Amino acid sequence: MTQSTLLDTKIAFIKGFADKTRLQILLSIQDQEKTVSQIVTELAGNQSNISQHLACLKECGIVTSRQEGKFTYYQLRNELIRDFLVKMDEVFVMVREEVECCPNNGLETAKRGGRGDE
Amino acid sequence: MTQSTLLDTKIAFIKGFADKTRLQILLSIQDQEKTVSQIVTELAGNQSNISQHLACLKECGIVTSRQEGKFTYYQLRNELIRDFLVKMDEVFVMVREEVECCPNNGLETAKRGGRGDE
DNA sequence: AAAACAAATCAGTCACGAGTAATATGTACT
DNA sequence: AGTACATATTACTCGTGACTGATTTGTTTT
Repeated sequence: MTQSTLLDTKIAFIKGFADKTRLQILLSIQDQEKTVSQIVTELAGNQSNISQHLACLKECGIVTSRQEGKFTYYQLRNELIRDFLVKMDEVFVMVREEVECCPNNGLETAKRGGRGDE
Repeated sequence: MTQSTLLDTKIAFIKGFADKTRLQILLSIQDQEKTVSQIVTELAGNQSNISQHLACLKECGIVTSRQEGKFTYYQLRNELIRDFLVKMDEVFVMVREEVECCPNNGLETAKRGGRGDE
């Protein structure tokens, strides 16, 4: 199936969001475009490292860049990405609440000893 | 500072979706709960492997499970997760379209002069 | 009880991806 | 031209996570 390749691409896309440094970058540029050095300073990170992550985010289609003078500005690709980040946050928070609230529901069934229902 | 731990948890959550096997599992149980062996058969996968991925998905709070006799049924935790999967797909498809449509916008700025492949 | 099946866990291998330092490319300014 | 700065790229190390086979736990049935 050509589906397989499409799935791979989709995974690559999702993986773009699934790294701490990359997510920090995305949060950093969520509201306004920034230069690489701005991001590096803000995250107190390694220039090479940030640059590579930005390249990754660009490949994934999550961000775009434009050059102005000797600076390169990175920004979220579009509103969809911004919405998605928000949605991701919402889902995470609510799931987290639910998990914390009822730890026996689902989470603990796997562990030995503590049994839940039935 | 506690933010840091929260961010880690969030990353763990997102990583739940960022693996081919796990995403296939999620697609498989998107509409109805299934047993481990059903999923193993459907994905033509390894029982141990699938089982570990299911444990991972459960830890992330993405799925829940219930036991019935000697079977364990897995399902998406709630509608939020289902919505999120749909949203994820939408965003992916539209971003992909945009990238394919205007390859010069963003993606290729990094490359020198010529086109990449694909 | 033992056998049969479902699922989880353990122990090990292996590849990939994140991080770092050094270097290269590119752009502006004098 | 040459210098200074911004960013990209290379080469490398290292930990993590995905996969596999074997074993264990748990459930049902005879």
